[in-house]
Amino acid sequence: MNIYTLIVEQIQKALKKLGIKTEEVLLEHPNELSNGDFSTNIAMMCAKHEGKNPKELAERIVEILNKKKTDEIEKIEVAGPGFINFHLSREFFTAQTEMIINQKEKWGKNETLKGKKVMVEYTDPNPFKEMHIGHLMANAIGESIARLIENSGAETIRANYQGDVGLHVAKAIYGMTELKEKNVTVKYLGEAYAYGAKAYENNVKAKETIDEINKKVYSKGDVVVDELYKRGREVSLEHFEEIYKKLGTKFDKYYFESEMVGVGKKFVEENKKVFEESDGAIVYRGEKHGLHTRVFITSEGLPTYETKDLGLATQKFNDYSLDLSITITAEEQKEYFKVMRAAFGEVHPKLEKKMLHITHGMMRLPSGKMSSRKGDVISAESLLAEVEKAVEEKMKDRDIKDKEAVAESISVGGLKFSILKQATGRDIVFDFDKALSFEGDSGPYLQYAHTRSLALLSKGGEGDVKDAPKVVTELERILYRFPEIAKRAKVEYEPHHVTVYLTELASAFNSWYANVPVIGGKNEKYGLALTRAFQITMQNGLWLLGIKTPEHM
RNA sequence: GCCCCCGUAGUUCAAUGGAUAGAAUAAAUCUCUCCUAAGGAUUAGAUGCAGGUUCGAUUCCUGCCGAGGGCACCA
Repeated sequence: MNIYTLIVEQIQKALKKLGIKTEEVLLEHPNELSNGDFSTNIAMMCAKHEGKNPKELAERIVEILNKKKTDEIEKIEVAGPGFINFHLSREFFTAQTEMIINQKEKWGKNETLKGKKVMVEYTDPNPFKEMHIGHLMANAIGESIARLIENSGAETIRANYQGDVGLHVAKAIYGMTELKEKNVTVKYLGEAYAYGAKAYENNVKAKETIDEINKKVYSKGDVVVDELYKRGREVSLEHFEEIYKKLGTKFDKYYFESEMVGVGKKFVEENKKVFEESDGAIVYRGEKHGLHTRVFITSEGLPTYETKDLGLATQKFNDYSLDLSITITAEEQKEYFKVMRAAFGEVHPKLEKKMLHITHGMMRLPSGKMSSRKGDVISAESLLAEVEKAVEEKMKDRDIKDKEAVAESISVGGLKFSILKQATGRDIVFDFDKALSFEGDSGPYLQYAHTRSLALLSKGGEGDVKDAPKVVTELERILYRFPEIAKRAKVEYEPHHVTVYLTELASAFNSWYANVPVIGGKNEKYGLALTRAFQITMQNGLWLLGIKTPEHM
């Protein structure tokens, strides 16, 4: 039995003895460690109905609890307006340290999703266009959520839905026909897209041509367009693979918009009663669900994103018997998704309940929103390169193995940390200087603490828990909370709980490290065991964030 | 106009209805003959406004102010 349920049970028994009807007993960790390791407000909750003074009631509960106090609990006391605080004992923490060391990579895992099949779709870049930092954000969040789910025992399928048809493709192909470059590179595709996008806005004739190309991409009847399309798509996708590799994501399933056209159209055609015709287009009236109307098939007969997404939803559930299908996109798609989902739900009400849309905020610059029109959209590649350059600069005087690989781990980790340190839904103000400084709360801060622990272990060897000192350290009082943090982050789909926790943990380790000598210290053996427990927790925690742990830095 | 999201130190972010609202950064001051100073220690600094619910509100409700996103053939 874990410590949480043990304490709750004891409290419930005490309440019963006092003849108080037990409501749900909840424990929390006091913000202030001096207030103990667990705390309950049950006396304050019950005092109301019982017509008693909360503090006196708390004292009576504590009196009973003290009679049957177990080894895990050091002391129980009443504090503040009527909190009951539990301080855990040396025995408890020593046992935890030992358990962490024994569990190794299993430490922090749970089985709350055992036997479930969950798909997480994220990143979703568009071939023919550059991946920008918005995609980086979706990737970091999606990868971490996928890992949190995997950590809970579910079979996790990482999916990526890439927009290989649509107006942006037509614009790029138009650019290619005008620029006529033989050697198709990513850079060239970017230029071609920019050329086409500009022409689409400024030149009526070009706009007509591009709209024509758009239709040809769908119908696949034009040899020239098909050839350019095939080549451009291939180059784009290869380039994306390089970025995924760098970021540490391995997708299990790729979906493409072009493949969803047929499935989506079929959905609309077979469920005509769900939709209606309006001004030559086929629309769905979201108003019946408090939403808004959206076009699914244009008056030109082309399926919109909405229809393709219906196809995607259908396809996902056909391909896998999913218990949960998560889609991660930017916030701007939130309202749209509700409408698409409502339409899907009219046909598949049960499947619709298994869909979950998680939105992340926008990446902003301190100067304001990024826009492609102003040309201040930062590409994923250039950002990664820039951060890596800064890391290498910082490392230039250091003599370590695999410098390049380490620099990559640090830069990617730093970037991911800055995305995952705050709640998912919120915008991120991306400040280059701050992102590159890597001081204080940052990816390298965590990685650095981890490499220090590894260095200690390689020097001092493995320790032993038998040697534990009387005094419990702050580090120990934070360490054992890791599994509940991982669980909470999974339940809330919020990786930032892990980030915040690890920062606190690293801070406790660094502080301990700076103030007590481990090797040659009074309790060297236990110190080394504790160092190992920290190392395991930090490694497993960083894994949940998709951040690598270099051995040296 | 309607619908969603948000408003916390100078700045960037935390806080399952709880205790003295935490960090980081910028500022000031210490700290490497001692296990990696990308570190550690100390000091100063915040809940947009007005009500309500509650023993207790940054958190829930209402109104106002401010910022962002969405609202028909783009994705």
